[in-house]
Amino acid sequence: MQTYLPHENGYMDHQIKLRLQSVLDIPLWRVEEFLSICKRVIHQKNDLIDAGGRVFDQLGYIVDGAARIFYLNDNGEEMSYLLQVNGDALGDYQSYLTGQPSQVKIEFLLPTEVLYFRKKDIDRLAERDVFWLALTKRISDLAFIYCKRRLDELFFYTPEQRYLNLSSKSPEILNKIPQKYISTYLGITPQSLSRIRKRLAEVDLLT
Amino acid sequence: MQTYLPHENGYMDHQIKLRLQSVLDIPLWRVEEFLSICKRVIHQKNDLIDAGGRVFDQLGYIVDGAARIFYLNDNGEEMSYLLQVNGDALGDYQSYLTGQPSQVKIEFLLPTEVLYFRKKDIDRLAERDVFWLALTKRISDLAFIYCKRRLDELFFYTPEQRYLNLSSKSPEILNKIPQKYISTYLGITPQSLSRIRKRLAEVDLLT
DNA sequence: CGTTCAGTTGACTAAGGTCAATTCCCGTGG
DNA sequence: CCACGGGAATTGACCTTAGTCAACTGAACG
Repeated sequence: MQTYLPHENGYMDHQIKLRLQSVLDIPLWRVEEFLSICKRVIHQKNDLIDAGGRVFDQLGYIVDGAARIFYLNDNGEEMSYLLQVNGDALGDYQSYLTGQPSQVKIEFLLPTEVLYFRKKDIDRLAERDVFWLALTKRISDLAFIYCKRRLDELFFYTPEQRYLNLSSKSPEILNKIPQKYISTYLGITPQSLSRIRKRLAEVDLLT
Repeated sequence: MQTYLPHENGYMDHQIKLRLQSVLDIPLWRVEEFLSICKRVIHQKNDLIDAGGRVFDQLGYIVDGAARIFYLNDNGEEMSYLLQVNGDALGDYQSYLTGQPSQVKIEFLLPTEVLYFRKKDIDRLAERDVFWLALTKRISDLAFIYCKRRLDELFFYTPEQRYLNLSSKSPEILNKIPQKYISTYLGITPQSLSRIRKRLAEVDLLT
């Protein structure tokens, strides 16, 4: 259940262009050029994208909404790898880069508007104009930094501290996304998250 | 205690050039150009590099040897973030990219030969020739993929499984690097690693 | 030989996992 | 408007595993 909106249809308001300008750090006329390779999609709540072993050859940008990117572990359980909200990316950048098959699944947790572009399209732009090559490098830079931040979180902090960090840095995620998904994102079970919240609430009472 | 070797001194043998050609995936004459911005350093065992809050504006490539990249956690304990051996990279790519201060420390665990290049030098190359811009993108791609692999390891596997994965995928690390560093790399204490090894040995006996 | 430090082991604690029961919340249909 | 159903969240009881602190072993080196 998806609604496709051509980018030229007048719904693409100035706000979005300004946000892309800021996110990508490029001039407005370059944003127009970028949008020419983008497809705008409205996903309904509970929509599911399942890469199912195919190459994930496009990237998405969440204009508005929320989604979780998850995998099934060896035990068949869903592991929420990423919880993405407004301004975040969608996709499997490893598969995108390497052309290897992806097992990723994406579930939309709210009605969500996404801008997608395909690797081949931006690569074609990059071949013709260094500007776009530089942008693809910037995308890789951002992907690395985002990944490293998540790695640091898992490496240096306990589950409890990770929950506190998430609370303070991403209240939007706590508001939009059910606890059962937040728990596996933090690397724990829903029960453990519930107990951590209880512990923290008790400590709160004492202060 | 470091020994600096100019790259033109004849010690830079053909082997290294061939390896760089393969690692960077560039033609041999480009390797020559690349080497013109590289500095070759021999670190002694136990040498320490401490970024100490300065920007880490260079990247290293380990020709031969071993090093660990570590941080001090909030508790003042050393956390081995990366264990690097032949063919691996050295540095703090986040600091390199963003220009933000780095708290990273690097300890050499063996006499280690490293090729370094500075960000400003490769950026200058990249400004003049798209070829080198594409290479800097490739470096970011590789940094991302490397980071994601480590993240997956921490996210999906238990400490015991992580140890088994390391054993099978990187026996070189097990051979070169003391257990006390391997343990914090795996996200556990030296005692726990010792017990995991004991458990595994007992299981081995039964089979 | 001692010294030193890595590695191991023991005893105990803390925290998350597991399985099952219960409660809470919310939307739907009677 | 209320009762019911179903999934989310919580809680309880118990287990497993890692952390902690301290003691001990063993190998390397002078």
